[in-house]
Amino acid sequence: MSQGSTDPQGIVGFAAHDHSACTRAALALAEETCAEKGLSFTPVRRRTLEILLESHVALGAYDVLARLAEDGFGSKPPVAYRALGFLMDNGLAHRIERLNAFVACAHPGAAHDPAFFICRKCGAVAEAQGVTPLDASADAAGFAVEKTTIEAEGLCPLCREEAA
Amino acid sequence: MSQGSTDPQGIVGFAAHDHSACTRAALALAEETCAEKGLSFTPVRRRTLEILLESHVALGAYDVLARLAEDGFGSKPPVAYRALGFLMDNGLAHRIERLNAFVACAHPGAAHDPAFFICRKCGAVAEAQGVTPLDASADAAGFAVEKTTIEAEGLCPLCREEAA
DNA sequence: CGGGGGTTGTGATATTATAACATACGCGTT
DNA sequence: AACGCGTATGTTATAATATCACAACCCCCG
Ligand SMILES: [Zn+2]
Ligand SMILES: [Zn+2]
Ligand SMILES: [Zn+2]
Ligand SMILES: [Zn+2]
Repeated sequence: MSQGSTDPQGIVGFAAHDHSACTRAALALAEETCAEKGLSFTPVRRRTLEILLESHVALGAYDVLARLAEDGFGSKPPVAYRALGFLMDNGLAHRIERLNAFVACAHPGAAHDPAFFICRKCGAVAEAQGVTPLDASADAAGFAVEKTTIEAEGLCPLCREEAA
Repeated sequence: MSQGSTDPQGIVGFAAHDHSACTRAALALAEETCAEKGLSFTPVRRRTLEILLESHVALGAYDVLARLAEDGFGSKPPVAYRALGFLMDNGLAHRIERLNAFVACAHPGAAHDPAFFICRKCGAVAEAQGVTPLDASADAAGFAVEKTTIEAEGLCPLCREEAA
């Protein structure tokens, strides 16, 4: 629960930031993580992550696939789904259920139980950490939580301003 | 385990209960709600709700469709999707995003911001109310939440026992 | 050299969802 | 009764999302 008021690195995605640094850091960390775990961070996988990292917007599997195909990789669905699966299995990307779409993880490496804020206007997706609010309810029900999906749709700060 | 805790109107779905009463009540309430709001609770719509109410398990749109077709209603996807859409629009059913499936609402009428517990073994889905944990994070980020999707997957009390 | 595991590629197919249009029905007006 | 109108239902067709099954490849190791 390190969710302070000022979110030092709490919620990424809406705030203005040096995105090329953000991207480079994520790729470096992915590289490192895979090396440590003995996973092969192959060209398709790397390129897939790069594509997701281009913006903090969720992409459909077929969008990713089209981009991969442009770059000379295979053009059939399993190519994209496998790469995305690899990234998700290893905490480098997440699936946004409401959108049937995928985003790069904004807190790779960190322990994960992500929650997402999705702007319905501009499509930006921000990832928050450490929101695990179900425990009380779950305990009361005798339910053993294994995975959570927590997604909020609404308006991001910028789109909110525009609307006003 | 606090399994026996009697959850007055907390979590419905896992606890043993008089399900035929549960079903009748839900149908009666739906009837009433529609009457009040001037909505037509037509045969397909009613039958769709009945089908969802048969168990506290989420059904795919095509499962529902097959059941409707058996009963003499149309057999093409829009028939099911429209009925399900009506029920969702009017707070009588919910979509479970993780499963691309639908359940009858367990707290119809009540103000709604539902959270779901989904048993990965038996498929039971329980609906909890009033879990709105994102507000703090959202405010900090300047995000205006409009809708939330909160779903937890795990083991329900019964399947948990079996596993032990 | 000869496997064997992991990775990539492809064709085929399954599953989920919507668009577009036609028909039917209830209902108030003429 | 006849008409116009809105809502609901039904059908055809197609879109969007996802997985299966199998072949080819590549790299490392024995
Ligand atoms: Zn960035
Ligand atoms: Zn993450
Ligand atoms: Zn926005
Ligand atoms: Zn019940």
